Amino acid sequence: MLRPMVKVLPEHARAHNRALVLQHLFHSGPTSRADLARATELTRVTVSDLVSELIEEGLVAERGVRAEARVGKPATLVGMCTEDFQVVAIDLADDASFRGAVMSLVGEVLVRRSVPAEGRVGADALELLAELASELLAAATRPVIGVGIGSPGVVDRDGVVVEAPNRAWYGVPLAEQLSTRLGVPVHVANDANTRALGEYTYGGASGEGLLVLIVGQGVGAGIVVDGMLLKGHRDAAGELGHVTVVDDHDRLPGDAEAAPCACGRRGCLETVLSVPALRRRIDGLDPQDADAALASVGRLHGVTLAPVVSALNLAEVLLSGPAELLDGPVRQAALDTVRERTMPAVSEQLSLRMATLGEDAALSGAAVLVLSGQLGVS
Amino acid sequence: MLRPMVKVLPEHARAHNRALVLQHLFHSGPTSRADLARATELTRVTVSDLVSELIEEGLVAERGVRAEARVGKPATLVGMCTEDFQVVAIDLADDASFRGAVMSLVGEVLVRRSVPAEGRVGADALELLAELASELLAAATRPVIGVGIGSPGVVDRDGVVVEAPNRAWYGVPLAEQLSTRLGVPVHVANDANTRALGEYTYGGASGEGLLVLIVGQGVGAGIVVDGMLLKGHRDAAGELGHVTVVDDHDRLPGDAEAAPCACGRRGCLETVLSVPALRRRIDGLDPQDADAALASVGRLHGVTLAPVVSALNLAEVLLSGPAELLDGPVRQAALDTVRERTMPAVSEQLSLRMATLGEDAALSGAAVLVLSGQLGVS
DNA sequence: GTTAGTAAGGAAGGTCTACTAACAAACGTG
DNA sequence: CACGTTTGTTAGTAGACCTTCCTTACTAAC
Repeated sequence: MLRPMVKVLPEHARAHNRALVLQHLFHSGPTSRADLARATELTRVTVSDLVSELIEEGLVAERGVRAEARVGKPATLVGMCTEDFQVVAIDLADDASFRGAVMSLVGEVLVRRSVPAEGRVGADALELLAELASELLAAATRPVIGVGIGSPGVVDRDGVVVEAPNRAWYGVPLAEQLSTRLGVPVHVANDANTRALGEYTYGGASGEGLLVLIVGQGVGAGIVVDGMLLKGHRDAAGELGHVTVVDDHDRLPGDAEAAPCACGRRGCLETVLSVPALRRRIDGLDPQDADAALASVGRLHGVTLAPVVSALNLAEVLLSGPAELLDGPVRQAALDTVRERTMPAVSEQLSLRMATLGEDAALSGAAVLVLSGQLGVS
Repeated sequence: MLRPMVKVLPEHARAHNRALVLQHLFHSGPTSRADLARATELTRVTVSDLVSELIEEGLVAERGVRAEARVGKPATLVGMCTEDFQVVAIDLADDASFRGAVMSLVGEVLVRRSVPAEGRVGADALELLAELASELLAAATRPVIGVGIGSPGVVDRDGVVVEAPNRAWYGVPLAEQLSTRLGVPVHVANDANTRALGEYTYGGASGEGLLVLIVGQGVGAGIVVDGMLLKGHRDAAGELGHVTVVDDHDRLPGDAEAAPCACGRRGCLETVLSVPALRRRIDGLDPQDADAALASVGRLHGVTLAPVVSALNLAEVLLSGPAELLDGPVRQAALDTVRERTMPAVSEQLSLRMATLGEDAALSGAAVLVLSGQLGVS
């Protein structure tokens, strides 16, 4: 709707239908051609044609006949060759080190590698990244479909890092440069968006209104609405970390004033909800006081979340970060606060829970980036 | 991306390209086939084919040769027949009356009709609506492409009014029923979304991150991000009116406690920012005090807006409602507050201004609903 | 006035896509 | 064992866009 800016050719339609078939195989496992036809609403003939194309490319293979005895000719199952290809995923969210992995198409980590960043920035950091990627490519035991990278900062649709202050990258065409150098497709996205993708695909989140809040050194979010990852006007959607949540009358118990933030202002969400801020706040407190302190942070978070949940009519909010800090008073207070501050029609259907993927969410997400970009699967 | 759930056929591609041509003609006026080909990146042959199809349907006509003298064969311009068709638009936002109009395809009101609602609800209200629509259809002087309706409440993709308490409509398939009865296509959407569409198409809003806040009896919003109108999990996106903005320490000057809201809770945005609430607040105050009171409401609004603007990376926020109430301290305070409470990268590019379409925004939007639904133009 | 170059629009033919129709193979069921 | 059912394939058709070539009609330059 609204802006069909580019032409569509029949071959695009075919690519779409091809992705549709692959998508079904990816999520539902081996399926007969006839069942695929029913699922996609294409004809058996068309599905057969698409499948044989996929088989020729080696992405799909026949998996023998279906075991269950039914009336009619037994169906030959076809399934995606998830074992025959691998993906390289890299997570740049951590300031201290670059983490990467060779992953299977079903999201398992096969080889893990990480290198200390040692404060390298600019071209230097890019060199380190390229080396890590090369190493991982070499470590792969199967053909690699592509490299997926979750980077902090603002990343545009073409994989250009518009700005990532931590690495001093400004307008770096990361995807293009690495792709040329490595000889495989490279996909780059914001790390929060990447994690949201991961939760969506491997974490079982519904996707019809999903916000994944990443709590780490800072705070960020990835948002999936109407089945689409939101990018925003300047590709900066989800930047919730620097919304002011603490002001003169909303100070937290024990704080004399709103804490200064790395962004130069005061009272940002990041100053209370980031992992360092949370740890600092409960440091040395007895359990009861710690819980109260965490709950007060949760309330602030809920206040910020309420307008967003209402505006987007979200179904799920996931917290991704250390469970010992988040999955308790913080989460409960946030949920209670959102429920208090939004209309029942919105809040009743809202689920606010911990993300199901743990540490490796970012890697999974980076892998999904590749699957989505190269195969149209997610 | 992410969820290509349905198959795409070559004929869908053609429909898309057809809409592309029409879209260009709608926005840029008469154009030569060759220029259309360059704009759409289709070949001249294909464009010629599409244009001749459109000409046969009477939607497009040749408009003589281009005036300017250039090298080569002079171009024959083709233009959309905006004069030969009309649209019926109806606005149900007002509790007291149903307002409707016959409109041209360029958004001019040609005939205006309104009927008192007289508190009619349920099937009774539907009957009144059908009569109004029939009357307007009869009043049209050209063939009517369709009927567009902006209704309060939650409306789903198929034009079913899921719930509209004011009219006691619950699960009413408005579009389907009226379409059968009137014999023309009917499109229904939430009134706030409709207005957002209107501002987007006729108001010159950019569409890459647009929120239109409707301030009337209540408060609602329509949101366009990444060139798409947000629907939300349960088609309730934009319901900002019932987010709590007033709490214990955020009371407005002069108020003893947060005001009760029609939704049963207290301190909703609607209790301070709706037209009645604003009027009540400044009633009897001298200008200076009134400005201060309005500014304090604007601040509350800004606090609510800041997380939404950040999360969605919005480019434009439009206020639609009485300018004498909104276009002053309210708007200024809201903008200042959003700027204070969001990171510069987000707020610097934000424009918060009054909507350009006035009273008739809802009607224009309803017309766009039809153009968009029937012709793929918006 | 004539010739060359340029641009618009149309006609013919080719390729690609998905569909319908018809069929052979392989299996339960009565 | 004949029959109906389901699967997957083959052959033919309709639609959609493309490339190529042609005519028409104009400007620019000699």
